[in-house]
Amino acid sequence: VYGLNLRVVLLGFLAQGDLTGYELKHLMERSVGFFFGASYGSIYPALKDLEGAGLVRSRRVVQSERPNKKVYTITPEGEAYFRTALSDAPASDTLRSEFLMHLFFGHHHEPGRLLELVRRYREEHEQMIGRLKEVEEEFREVATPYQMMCLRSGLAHAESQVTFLQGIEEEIRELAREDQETDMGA
Amino acid sequence: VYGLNLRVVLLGFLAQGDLTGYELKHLMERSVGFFFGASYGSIYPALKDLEGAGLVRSRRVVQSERPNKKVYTITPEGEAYFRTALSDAPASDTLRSEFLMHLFFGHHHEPGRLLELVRRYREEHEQMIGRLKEVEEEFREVATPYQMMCLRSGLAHAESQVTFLQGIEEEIRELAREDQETDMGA
DNA sequence: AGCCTCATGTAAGTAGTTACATGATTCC
DNA sequence: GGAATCATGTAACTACTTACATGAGGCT
Repeated sequence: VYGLNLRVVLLGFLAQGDLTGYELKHLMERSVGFFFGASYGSIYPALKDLEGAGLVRSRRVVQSERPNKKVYTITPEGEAYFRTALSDAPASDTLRSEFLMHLFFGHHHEPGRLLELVRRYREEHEQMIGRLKEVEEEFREVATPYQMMCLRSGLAHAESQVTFLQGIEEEIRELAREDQETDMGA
Repeated sequence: VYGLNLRVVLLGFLAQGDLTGYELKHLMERSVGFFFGASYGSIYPALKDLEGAGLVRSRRVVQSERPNKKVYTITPEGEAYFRTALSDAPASDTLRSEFLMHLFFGHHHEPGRLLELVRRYREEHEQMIGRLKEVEEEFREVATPYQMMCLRSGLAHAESQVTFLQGIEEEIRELAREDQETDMGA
């Protein structure tokens, strides 16, 4: 069993063309960042591992107006490994949401504070919609149809969450009103 | 800065009543499992840490027809710590989806294989809808309105994904048909 | 003068997971 | 007889993240 880890993902990107670690980070952030995060602290060691295993090769490119860079190329062994890794079934999604945990413990928050958290979370999703639409434009001509589907998946999620969050904002305001009436009646 | 980690979440559950590690695992799985996972291997050590820090106390309960158990109770210090931790802003959500990565690299898959992956992923979401509706029934009378909102968030997500996935299943079938025509023309 | 982008890397720390280890009782 | 549920815990491992370390060139 291989599993679809960061090394495999890097191979996948390198299968489309040569890239540096820095470019891989930027490309991943814009394209798959919302469902597969990676920092420099994981990308550079992963590339080193791949080179050690003979799945990629690197060459140093000297630049005069910018720092020198290290361009990675996938090897035939790397391509074979990538295809093998893709034949494994994907593991289940994992989501981690501290926001939902805050909502879950909502009765421990003051209504105003909770409402503020919901508003911020909704705004994050609205910004995500904006970013994904930008990226959609940016990649429209170069991306595969499958890559555009991934973007639309993120868009569908963000849009459904914005609608949901608008609903609960109203609901929380009503709960707060009820609480106040109860307090006055007591 | 404290952050909303597993220890804080366990304190939150214990704030509603005494529980064992085993019960906490089961309760978390059913209620917050889809956005905050936890295994025994993380829960038992976390409870030990909390007891060491004086935020919970435990007592051993001897049972005749079942293995003995260790029931945890939150202390006043634990309650104070929980409130402090909740006053921190939640960190951003993180999603990890190997499925979307497979979709992203869809052109490396055979159409039939990809379609099979999408179908399975859609079925997972359909099953999730079923489970969440069950849990909704189970907790309707005992949960807070905020806890029900979390369930509905999961439901909204799963339902929007099912709709999205039905759309792309059709799209992938069309792409496969086009590919075949191109092959025949060549 | 100071921040942003480009560019690569390491070290220490975080926060888990999976597999192992044990064992009684109940249900089929 | 065998699987599932109840029940607790540890050890080894995975896979990151954040902060650190360095440094040139361009933009305002």
